[in-house]
Amino acid sequence: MDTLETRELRYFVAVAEELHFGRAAERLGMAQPPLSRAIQQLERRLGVTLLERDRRGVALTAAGEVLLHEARAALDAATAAARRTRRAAQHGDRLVLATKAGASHELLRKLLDAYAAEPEAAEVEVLMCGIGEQARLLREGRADVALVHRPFDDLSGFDTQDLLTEGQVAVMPAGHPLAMRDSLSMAEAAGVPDLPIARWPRLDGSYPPGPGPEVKDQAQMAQLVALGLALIVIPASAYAWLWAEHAAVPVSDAPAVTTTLAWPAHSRSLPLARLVGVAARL
Amino acid sequence: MDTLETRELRYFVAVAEELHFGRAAERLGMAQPPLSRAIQQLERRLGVTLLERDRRGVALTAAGEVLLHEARAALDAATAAARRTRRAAQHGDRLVLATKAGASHELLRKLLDAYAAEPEAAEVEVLMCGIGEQARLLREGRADVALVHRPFDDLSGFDTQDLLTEGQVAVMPAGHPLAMRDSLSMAEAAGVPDLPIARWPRLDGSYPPGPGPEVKDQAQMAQLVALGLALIVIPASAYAWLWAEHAAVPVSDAPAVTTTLAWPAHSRSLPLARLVGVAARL
DNA sequence: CGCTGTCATACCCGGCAGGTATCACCGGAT
DNA sequence: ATCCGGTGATACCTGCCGGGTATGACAGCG
Repeated sequence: MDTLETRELRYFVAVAEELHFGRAAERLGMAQPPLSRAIQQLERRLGVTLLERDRRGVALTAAGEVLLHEARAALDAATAAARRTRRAAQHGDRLVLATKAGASHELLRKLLDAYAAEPEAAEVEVLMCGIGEQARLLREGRADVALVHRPFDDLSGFDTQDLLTEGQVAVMPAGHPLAMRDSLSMAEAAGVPDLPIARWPRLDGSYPPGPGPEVKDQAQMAQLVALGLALIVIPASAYAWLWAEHAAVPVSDAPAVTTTLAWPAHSRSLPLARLVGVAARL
Repeated sequence: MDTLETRELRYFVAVAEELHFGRAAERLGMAQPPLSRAIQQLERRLGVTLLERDRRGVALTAAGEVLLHEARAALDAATAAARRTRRAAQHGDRLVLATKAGASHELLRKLLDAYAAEPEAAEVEVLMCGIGEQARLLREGRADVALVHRPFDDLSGFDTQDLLTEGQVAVMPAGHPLAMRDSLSMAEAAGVPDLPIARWPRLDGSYPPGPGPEVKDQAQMAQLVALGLALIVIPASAYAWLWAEHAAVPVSDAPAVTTTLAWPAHSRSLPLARLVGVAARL
């Protein structure tokens, strides 16, 4: 039938996230009454009740929950369309590659060198971003391709090309008794009484429960470990940034980590295809 | 910056597909001048030339090409949002499963039975569709999940769960000399002088080149083979519809075919998760 | 029993989407 | 050469609808 306007979707997402017409209107830079009316119109057009107005606040219905997810995806697609079009016009074939700070230096170096050696290689701009942000950058059209790590990052909706699979190591102060061992189990790593495992933020930004300190980048981690305050379990290649005060011991039963190239599924860019081809031959 | 309106995207896609403002306007049910103006505004907002107006018709620029793809994806997402929301409101937890006519009867039967045996199983509506249409149904929000076949169908952008991998067989008239063989190679199957291989439409609806007749469904195929006019190579499980006049011989080096469950990557429906869980344990 | 905070209603206004008429331009037939 | 048909662009007008302000209805609460 009729396709929803992005304006309607934007309005609905704001209300669904705030669960409050006044605040949502403020966030949208408009007055509350037109927003109320717009949502009513949306509900009439869909023939669906999206919000339960229960004096004192608003709640999403099941259908509203569905629309919230779908609307976010549709809005991402629309903004990505604009961004990718602008980028295509301004920088022609340039590729933007998103990567986590501090991960897989050597692999990325190899990939970029191999790609640069290709005939007709496009410029590649490397975009450093925070942990777990690559997916958002891809979805919003800010990047063309990203270096991600399974099983940590969310790859749904992307095409992928695996590059390298590796085990994980436990990093601890060099002098620690366990540092002599050839390998550890997760249970052993988690059971060290004076060295709790440091905790990374999850995809949504919250931290898993546990006794260890909360960290948000590798510098913090390195510091904590060197000080003898925590132990960490990370992919073996992240080894590169270790200091003299650190020791690394393989953890035999930790899940393997795969470094993967990911890009939007429907992408048709020729330079991207070339980069993926190079990656596949690494 | 500012996010594109679906109206603008709709207009642009119409013009980009027709490469003709007049026809595009007609298709959109409006007059030509406002459409011209809308496209100009879109170009100004993006700061990008999308169309090369070369008296006598219109051509897409490289950036226009990019926007055409992105806009289609965004429009699909928007219409899918509307449809899925309506479905969620009307039929609650019902699942719509899209499948090719005539493929994988038994496997589907097993899957549906196993799912129905689950506690709190939702209703499942099976939607038969033409060859290669499943992806479109999923993208447009008409179906929640689809039974597809790798490597034939386009799975980009979907999450998947493989169900079954099988070889392919050559189907020919029962009396043919080759029908006695235990297995064939592709070269042998293709080289039978009096039995050219029938040709299927590709994803875009065109046919690959070759001497064999063009077919578009299994009934036509069965008929052609029984009449001794063609030979076909199909997944072993499609065997089910063979007539007495047919013989099937495994083709040793044909690519293996995997029957796979596919669904939109960002889907969060509980009944779907259950169905996938059941499928994984099959 | 007002007071406060919520969302909905009533009413008005201005901008912009869309329509009609027309222009500018080019290619080709005569 | 010249007119004609068909292209997209321009000019101008109009009505609708998106948005603003003022206010109402209603519930919880001190």
